[in-house]
Amino acid sequence: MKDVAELADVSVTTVSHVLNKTRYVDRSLVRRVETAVKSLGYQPNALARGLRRKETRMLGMVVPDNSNPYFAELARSIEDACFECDYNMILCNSDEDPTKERAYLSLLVEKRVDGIVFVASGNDRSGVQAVLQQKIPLVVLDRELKDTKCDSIVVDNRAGASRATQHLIDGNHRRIGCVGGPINLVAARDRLQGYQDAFTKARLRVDPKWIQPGDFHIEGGYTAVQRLLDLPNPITAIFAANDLMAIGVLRGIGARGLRVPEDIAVVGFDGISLGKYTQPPLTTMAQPIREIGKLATELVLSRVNGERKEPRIHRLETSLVVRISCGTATQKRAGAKRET
Amino acid sequence: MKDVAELADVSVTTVSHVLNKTRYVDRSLVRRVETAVKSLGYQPNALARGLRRKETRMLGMVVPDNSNPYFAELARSIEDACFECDYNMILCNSDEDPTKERAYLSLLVEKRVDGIVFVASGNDRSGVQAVLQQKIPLVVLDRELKDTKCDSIVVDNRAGASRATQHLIDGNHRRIGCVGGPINLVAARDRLQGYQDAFTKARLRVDPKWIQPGDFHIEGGYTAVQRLLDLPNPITAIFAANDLMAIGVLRGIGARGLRVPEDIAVVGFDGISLGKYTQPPLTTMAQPIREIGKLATELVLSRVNGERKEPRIHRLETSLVVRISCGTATQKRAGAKRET
DNA sequence: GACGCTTGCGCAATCGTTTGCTCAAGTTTC
DNA sequence: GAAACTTGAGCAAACGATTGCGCAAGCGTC
Repeated sequence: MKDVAELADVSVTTVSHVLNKTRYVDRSLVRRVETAVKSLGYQPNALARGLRRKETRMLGMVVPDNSNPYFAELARSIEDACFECDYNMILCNSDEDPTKERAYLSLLVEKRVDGIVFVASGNDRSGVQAVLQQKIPLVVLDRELKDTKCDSIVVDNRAGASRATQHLIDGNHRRIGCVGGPINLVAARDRLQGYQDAFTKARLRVDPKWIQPGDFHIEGGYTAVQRLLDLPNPITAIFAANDLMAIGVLRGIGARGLRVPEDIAVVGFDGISLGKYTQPPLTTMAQPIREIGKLATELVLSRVNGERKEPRIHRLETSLVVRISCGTATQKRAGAKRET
Repeated sequence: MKDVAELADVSVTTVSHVLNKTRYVDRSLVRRVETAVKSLGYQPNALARGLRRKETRMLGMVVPDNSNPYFAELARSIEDACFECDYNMILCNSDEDPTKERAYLSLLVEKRVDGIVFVASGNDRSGVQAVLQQKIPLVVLDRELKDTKCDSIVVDNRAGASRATQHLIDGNHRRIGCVGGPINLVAARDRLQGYQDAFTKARLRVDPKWIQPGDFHIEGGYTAVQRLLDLPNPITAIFAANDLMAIGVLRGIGARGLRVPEDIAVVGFDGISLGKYTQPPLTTMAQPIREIGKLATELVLSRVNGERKEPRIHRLETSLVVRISCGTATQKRAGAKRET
């Protein structure tokens, strides 16, 4: 920048003002500066600027694993929203490891990101507290941290799971298995609860053996479905607490030589885009992934810009996407989208 | 930091040296500094440090779309390698748009990342040139930029595609369709060439109608396979130039009521982890994704640390992963891994 | 006891920007 | 024509770390 100033024969102050259009500068000087910038191939140093301005135009995002399609799509939507606002996104994979989580949060604070989008995996709150203490805006996704003063965005897991299960019941299924998620996650517990709600509402009973624990990964769905298929009085449908496990379920059923939906109906949860092309296409309770990303970014950036609203929990609705795997695609249901 | 120094009653110099262990400091002072750091909740400012040290411990990565499983896994492997070395990764989605590519590269330069891992989508070289001109280490993935002085990592697409096709020929298929990628990508052209090589080597002819253009996305595979299935003299096997299209192919075949591998055999390319759980599991020519990520990071960081070797093209081998979709899983082949 | 070495620490410059303050020149106003 | 504004631009002090250099005290040597 000093070089630019020298070449254009003006002060660095003027160069700065020209670059930022932050005060009036004579046209001829502007031109001189601009040609100097071009000829030197000058690019401003964001570090120095950030140091002075106390902003970095970077957001941190920490997810358990960005190669999980759900988080991949979430990260993508956040990154898009960042790009819109000339922000960059630092991506961190926590592997659901509280130690890594804390390490990353601390690193992000050191890097002085303007805000953080955090998909918490465990129950550890110390890392988040440390961030908030530094007055860095943070929004938690997929999880409500009680007694913690920060925004969070969640979907109505319980209602969604209930409606998904309801859909199977409406399809005349009575013995419906559930492949649940890790019980330490509220999201998983809520979805399990929703599954049970649907039975209660329909005045049906659920056999505890129908409920199989999973891990929110494909493998978990694959192994869990084996146990369900081994049941003496086998189930006729399965609600998987997320799409990844649903994919494992589909594969597990296929490996047994059974067919979906003729032999077993399957419904998932999340609405990852891959579900459109599973074999058969997956009926699922979709989360509004792009909206979540957009809202998260807006929330963080509004606080970056001085917003002082009381933090709150934003609860979004899910929507049923009916495809083939549930076997009721021909049946019309209010509020459910059908896809080809 | 000034506060810490004051509280510990030492100079900022000493605080700095204690924090970085960069010179001997008396034990009692060290303790005073450490307690001061704790009690103030002090976290160093990476901006200031970076400004002075001229390093940010951040790498930039630009990919076409991080929700594409292949890039997701690639990004993941790079991020892992970064974490190992206490680096952070800024993730950018170019959408294969040269304008966005340039915008991101320029932003990364401004942010003064220490290095860049770049998955080029088009042929645009101006952005890369600008980066190299600023002496920022950059490694290009998946693509060799001719006459450009930077490292690149590619797999042997042609040989890989040839072996994949060969595998189908060995399975007694003679009429094998090919769902190719966007012809502006060398990777796509090479794989197409490899497909043809296999025929030449087997002294067979390939009917031009068997070759259908695709887009490296699921949809492209889905629509391309329709055209192949409509052929008057239908094909019995398909080589898809990447796994995503192979998934579309599987679904397209399924939608027709045909079965894989009984009616049509399918082989993909990339080795994304999802392939293990498609219906049926996908035989594929796998890229060593994790090695690519590791090597890319090593290459970049070695140059960050002053390495001055002549840039070169690193060519990695692919490996055939035989699963169910090719219909020859029972057949033993040298050099091919079989999975359960 | 003077000299030189070693040891342990602080001073102050520096990294590359932004920005409050100042100031000269030009323009009104009365 | 002098006082009071206005206008356009530069000076220099931050921002928060790192680091070359220097200094004082302690110690050994002759």
